[in-house]
Amino acid sequence: MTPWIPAVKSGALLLCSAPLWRYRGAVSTATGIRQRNRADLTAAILASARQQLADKSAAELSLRAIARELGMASSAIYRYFPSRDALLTQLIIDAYNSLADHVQEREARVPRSERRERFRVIGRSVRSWALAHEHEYALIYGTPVPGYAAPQDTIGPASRVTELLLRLLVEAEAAGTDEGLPRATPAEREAVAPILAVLAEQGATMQPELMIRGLMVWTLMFGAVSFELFGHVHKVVAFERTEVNPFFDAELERMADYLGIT
Amino acid sequence: MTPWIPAVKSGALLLCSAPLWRYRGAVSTATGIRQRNRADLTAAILASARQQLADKSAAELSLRAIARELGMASSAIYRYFPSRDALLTQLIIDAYNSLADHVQEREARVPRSERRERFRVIGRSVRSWALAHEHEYALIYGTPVPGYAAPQDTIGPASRVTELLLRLLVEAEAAGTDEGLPRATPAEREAVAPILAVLAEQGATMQPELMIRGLMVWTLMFGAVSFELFGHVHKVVAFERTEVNPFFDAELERMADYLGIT
DNA sequence: GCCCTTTGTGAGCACCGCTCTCGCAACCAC
DNA sequence: GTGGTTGCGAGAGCGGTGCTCACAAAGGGC
Repeated sequence: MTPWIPAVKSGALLLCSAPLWRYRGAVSTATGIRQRNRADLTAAILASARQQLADKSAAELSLRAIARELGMASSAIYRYFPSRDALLTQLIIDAYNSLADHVQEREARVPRSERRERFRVIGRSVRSWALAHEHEYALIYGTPVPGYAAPQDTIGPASRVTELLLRLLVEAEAAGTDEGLPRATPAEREAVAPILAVLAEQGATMQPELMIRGLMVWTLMFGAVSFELFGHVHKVVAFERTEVNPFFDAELERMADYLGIT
Repeated sequence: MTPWIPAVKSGALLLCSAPLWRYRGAVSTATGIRQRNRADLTAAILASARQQLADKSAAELSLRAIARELGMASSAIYRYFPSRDALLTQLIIDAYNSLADHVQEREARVPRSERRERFRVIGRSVRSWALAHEHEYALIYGTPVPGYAAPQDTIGPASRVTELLLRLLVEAEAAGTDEGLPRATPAEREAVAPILAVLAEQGATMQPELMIRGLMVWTLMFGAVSFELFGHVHKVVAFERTEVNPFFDAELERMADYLGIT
């Protein structure tokens, strides 16, 4: 199970201050052996589920198959997760955290001052994680699970990568000598008001035009990965699903240019 | 059922020359009443399925529910579609065509010379269709259905909107006085070689840099719609899922600028 | 009218998520 | 230690799913 890395939490930029809640099954006051067994089995269930996701899609993930693999009755799973959706929710949270850990760890290795390289690394890390965890990526960036709205608990982990990008963008603006950005119209400034308000709460500011561009780049980054993974660029672009994708790299360079990241 | 509009087929730009195959159930030599009944029932099944998609997701779509609504045995459906996946495939093809019809019809109403408005209309039409057919959009631009690769038959209808964009881009380049585009690197030119080759087969050319930008805009356009529909911009941008989305419009303007569409 | 093809039926298989009861084991208070 | 409480696993069972198959009825060419 991927642990939450609190590094981000201490940063100045926090899009979401939701508690770092983890699902623990029914509320339990158990102690000692029982508590340990409970934690172990919960982890084992999640591990088995994640293993199933390696070659099956989320839709095919089966509680009964997990129970079979763990040698327990299917009904026993319900002592740990009240429903299949709850298990899926935890898998979603873990996937967001796994992605964020992966990206964060790689980005942290780049010197702070090399902002353009940090941007490249973020983009490539997102893509490489997605390729290595296809179904987990689909779980979080594909079609939302049937009738269920993403619980509050997912939005914290979900915004970790976004925060990384946002922080980089704030730094780039602060360091940038490029003041040539056009001014956004009043309607456009109003459209990005919510996110700018969140930023302001953290004591940061950004010119609306740059925020609009940042959101576009954020969207494009994940859109490009999704298009590649979901097969929409088949026969359009070379090097699909390869370790290095020159087209994706080409997109990253242009995104960095568009944001004025030097 | 949405008929295929042959207008695109006669155009110079055709990304895909796949036959306009439609699923017709088991191969049938029936004539007269039987043939008519067969066509009617096939259409009724698809209509019922599409109706189910109005408030259920593709994962929840049930053959038995369709059979119930049509007052027939569930096993009878298999006389028309060999499997649930086959039905889904036809729904995917129909969805692509429905989207393309919608976009194409609206774009056609704009004078040819007003290229920037044509671009805006294409983008807004994609978004409005997606909002009105949420689950059908998820069917084609969300997570691919479990273990199945999109059949050849889907890629023709799938590329219709892309062709619209591509044609617009070719026209814009031909009319453009803006020669300020930087030159793509050799690696980048190689990355977009496949799509440029397809273009060349149709007797058209485009500078690689513009093609790269075109693919980026294409990706961003659908990425933005997906992000909005799948709930990733919650609390980030105002006017989510409203008839008019000023932020999406802002993105469209910047995309048009980026492509040099005037 | 004959015969072959096409079509609908209903039973049935193997799976699914989920509920409920029941018995056992672990824990806590005394 | 003893007894009561709580947590937990097993198993049966419910209603649902996609899909198969043998069989009967209807359609259409000859």
